[in-house]
Amino acid sequence: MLEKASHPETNADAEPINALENLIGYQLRRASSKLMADLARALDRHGLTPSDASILVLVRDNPEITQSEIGRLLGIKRANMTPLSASLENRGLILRRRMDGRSQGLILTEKGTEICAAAYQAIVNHDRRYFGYLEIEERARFYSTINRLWE
Amino acid sequence: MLEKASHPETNADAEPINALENLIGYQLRRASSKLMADLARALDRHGLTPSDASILVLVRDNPEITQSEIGRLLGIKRANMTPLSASLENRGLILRRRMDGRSQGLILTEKGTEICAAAYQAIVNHDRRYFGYLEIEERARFYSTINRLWE
DNA sequence: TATTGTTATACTCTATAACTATA
DNA sequence: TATAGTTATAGAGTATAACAATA
Repeated sequence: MLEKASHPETNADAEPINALENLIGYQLRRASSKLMADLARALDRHGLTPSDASILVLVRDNPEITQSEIGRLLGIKRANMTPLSASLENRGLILRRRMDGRSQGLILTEKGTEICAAAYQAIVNHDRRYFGYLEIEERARFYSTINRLWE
Repeated sequence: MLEKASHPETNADAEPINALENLIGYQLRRASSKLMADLARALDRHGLTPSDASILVLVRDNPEITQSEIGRLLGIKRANMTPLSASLENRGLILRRRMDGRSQGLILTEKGTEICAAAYQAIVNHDRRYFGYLEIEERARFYSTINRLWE
């Protein structure tokens, strides 16, 4: 009988069986949460959460974009966008510019532009660190398999 | 000028630019959250969360496994396992069996065995629905690319 | 009527610290 | 000393409902 020293007094297997490990969806989820934790750590060095950074990049590329539009693109509810943009504004990273009576367009401040550049670089580095080793062809295949999940 | 009708009065692009979409990590995260939401919906029909179902499957295949061990396998902290197993016990799906003074092994009740079977089937169906169309070779390649993220 | 932004609120997940009892 | 289980607690993230102002 092969048994690990950890629980020799029980009849538990040396290595527990995890039937879910054979499922792609399960592996995908675990991979995603590992990646997210690592990205969060990298962005934390710039004082940002992944949400913060995603918002900054969207504002950078789409000046005067509204909160609602950002929420729609990132899957964040309007109600939850309010404290996020307030926090970015309080830290001097974005400005709110009145567009019409009900909308306000967001733009990056100078400081926001700097931090966004650093954060974007961190995100790209992170992606390269995990997927940069892939051959172009394999990378394209992987990307397309993921994208087909929306069809 | 091609512009969508949504914001014709601003200089916003018809389709906002999202630089993150080019990154594999970003796509992976979005895919994972879509999959999780869908799986949660499927399991909710059996009165289970994804965590509930994962625990049941682990208990099914590893009778008398401890809470701590389950937590280690699923990435759930010991402190957060307590209410999860209590809830499963209160619903009559698992039993706690004293192993030694400090450990208690978990086993499925008859009801737990039934619900676990249904839940496992739902999980497998879910995986098949999203990834079943993949050729065996493509499936293996995708699986291996995900798994290499831990090296 | 529909949309933007806001407030209040609640629920889930996750994280840490501290405690007990046992090994 | 290390481990199993527990409690309390705090912080994200996410969800809904309701409201005012505006389109």
